[in-house]
Amino acid sequence: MGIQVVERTFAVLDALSGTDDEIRLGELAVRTTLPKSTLSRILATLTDLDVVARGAADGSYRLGPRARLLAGPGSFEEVLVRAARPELRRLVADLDEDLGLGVPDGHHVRYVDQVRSHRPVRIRDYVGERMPAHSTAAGLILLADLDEEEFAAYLSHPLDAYGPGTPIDPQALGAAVDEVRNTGRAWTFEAWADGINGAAVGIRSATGQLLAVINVFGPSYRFPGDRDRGQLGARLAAAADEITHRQTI
Amino acid sequence: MGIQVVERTFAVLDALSGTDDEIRLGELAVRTTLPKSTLSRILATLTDLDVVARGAADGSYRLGPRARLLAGPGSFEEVLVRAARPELRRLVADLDEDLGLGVPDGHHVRYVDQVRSHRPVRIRDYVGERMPAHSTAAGLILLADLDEEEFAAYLSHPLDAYGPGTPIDPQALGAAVDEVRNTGRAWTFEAWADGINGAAVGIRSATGQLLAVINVFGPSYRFPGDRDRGQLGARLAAAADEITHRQTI
DNA sequence: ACGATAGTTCCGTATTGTGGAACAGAGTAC
DNA sequence: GTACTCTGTTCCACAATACGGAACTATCGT
Repeated sequence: MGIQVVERTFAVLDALSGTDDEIRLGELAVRTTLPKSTLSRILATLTDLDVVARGAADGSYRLGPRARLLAGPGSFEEVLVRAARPELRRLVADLDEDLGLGVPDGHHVRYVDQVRSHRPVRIRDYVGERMPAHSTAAGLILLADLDEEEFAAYLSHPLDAYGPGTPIDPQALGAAVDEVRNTGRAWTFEAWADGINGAAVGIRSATGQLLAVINVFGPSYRFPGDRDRGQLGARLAAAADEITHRQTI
Repeated sequence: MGIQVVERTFAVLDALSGTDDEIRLGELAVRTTLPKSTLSRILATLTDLDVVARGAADGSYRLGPRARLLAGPGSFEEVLVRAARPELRRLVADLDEDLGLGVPDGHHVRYVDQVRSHRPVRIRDYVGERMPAHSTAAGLILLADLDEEEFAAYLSHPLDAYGPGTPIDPQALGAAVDEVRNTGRAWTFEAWADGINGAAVGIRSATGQLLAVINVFGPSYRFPGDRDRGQLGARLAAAADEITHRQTI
């Protein structure tokens, strides 16, 4: 496809990102499936370039200062929020319900923006908070994006209940995730809290990578209410596509 | 030296960073001194990986979402750096020594900004790096903020030496931390490296939570030199208070 | 229609990156 | 003290990947 060693380099950087922990070379070899000699050579080059830094322990690595410099003006989330906001506002105007913008954060979903409807009965502000993936609609989208091994790792942790509708049975969660994989949409009914339902779709890059999630929430007595779920899902997907389009052109 | 095409790849990414503008291939060829066919191939791979994105005009490129994902979520830090920078610059102008802005990062302190004095003899760039708390002045501020249990947990790890003055004896470290608790200031003498001394104070939110640390460092032969430590500490504390005030948390 | 310029693709070549083997160092068990 | 295991690093013969100039395509100005 492209330049092999450049693809490998970013696979290594991916393995190092998403955590501030130091990762040992052997663990990186497992995560990237590269021979240790190959990995050692790539890491040596990246260390010389300050993209990667040696950790405190021998043979351990982490992202270096130059990786951060690549982020440029504004964090990823600020750029995402700026790109998504206009479309999220239109969506709120259409649906007249609150919605949040979530990003993956380990086994959690973290909300980086929230757009409010004009309704007097609202969902409180969740920006900055992280919820376990199985407890929100946005989180189900993230879980559906995991491969089998990653999903099994998620299931190895206890599935705590957060609301009466939280899927705490691994098989129930697996079924819910399968449905998300099939339909591209996630629905929750009092999974996070009493009286709150949710719907979500993923926002992807032009090459299909999951970047963020649109999550609509509302009180159970009116959301989704008698709305046509197919139409609602299609509207969310259209908004997500529009955000994808805006980001990569 | 390292892997040629990896070095070239980061030269390309450097040429694209620092701006939201789209840059044409010909201009990138000039900036990187690479042949256009080589450049085109590297850019094609980076575009496939979402590290780079095609611009609106043919043949123009800009950093893509994945470059930003490498930087990780850092919006708190960027807000902090923006808020602190003017006051840190004034402080550097007053003291004529380099200083860093550190944040807690597990049992480490991570430097998120560095402001340079005009001195020809300087301390190297530590932005993005994490040091064990007991090895820097900023870290002693963090340790002083821990409760007894947390501090005992820190002591359960080996206290490695990083410089001739690193407190590696648990009792010596405990005494140093007690002094920080009493005075609100931390002083180190060659704790991190040969020939480097440090002084630090914490930046707190309006409710008293420790957010970050101002850490001045300088070569031992001139810092703190014959400065009055009481006055120096008071100046650092005043700067920290000013930053707290500006944040209006 | 023609020329200039920019960006893309092609393809023969050789230089570069590969990865298994060998090595060095550290930690552990006896 | 010795032997063994494990981890990370270095070496080096070799294969194949990346190279870059040439050729090509598209666009624009005259």
